[in-house]
Amino acid sequence: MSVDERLPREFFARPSVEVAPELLGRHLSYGGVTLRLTELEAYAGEIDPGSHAFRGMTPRTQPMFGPAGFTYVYFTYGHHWCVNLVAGEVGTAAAVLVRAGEVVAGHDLVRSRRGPVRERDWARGPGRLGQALAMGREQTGLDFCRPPLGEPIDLVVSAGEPVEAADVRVGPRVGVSGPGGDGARYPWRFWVDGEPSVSAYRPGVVRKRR
DNA sequence: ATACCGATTGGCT
DNA sequence: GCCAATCGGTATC
Repeated sequence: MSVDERLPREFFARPSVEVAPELLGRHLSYGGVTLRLTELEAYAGEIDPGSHAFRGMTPRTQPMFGPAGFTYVYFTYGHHWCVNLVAGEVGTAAAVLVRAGEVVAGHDLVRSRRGPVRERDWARGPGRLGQALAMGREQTGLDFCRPPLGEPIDLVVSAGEPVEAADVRVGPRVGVSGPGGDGARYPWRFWVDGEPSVSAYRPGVVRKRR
């Protein structure tokens, strides 16, 4: 497989927990910017209290139940757009949250969007990453597995350089606890050891079941 | 119709 | 380390 070959839909049509770690080191390109992915988190449906889809399908979470290979972009805390890559089979809620990356192309674009912050902070955290890529509401439902259309706005996830297993780190997801704190028990956060672009860990807040 | 909350970030102590 | 900002989604009445 050549380095820039697009990952096929079959790659994503598996449980998000399998897909997420294998995305480390891969390239995500959109609108003239390319990131080397350094941090991802897996989210699932019914069994995962930390998932938006835990309580079933809603208009917002519908993409998570759909076919793999499409984006699910959500808005949070009144400010931030976070990018997910939908995984799994149709009818199952599964997605991979893209939490951080290293900019490998499109430096000028990202610099203009992120302002005077250190380069390692350009896409360090899901909100910053969304800003670096200029992705928002309009970018939900993009098909990143279809044949390339040749448009510069096309979203591509390509092979890049998969990370050695010894360099993959695993731990609890950031800011997630879910009802009773159960969301934190899943070690579904994956990152590249020693990468400065990986976001800081913050524990989730325990919530009561409603 | 209304109230509550968040898969975060940046600024201040 | 702590906390306000800010608003769409979701649940509840």
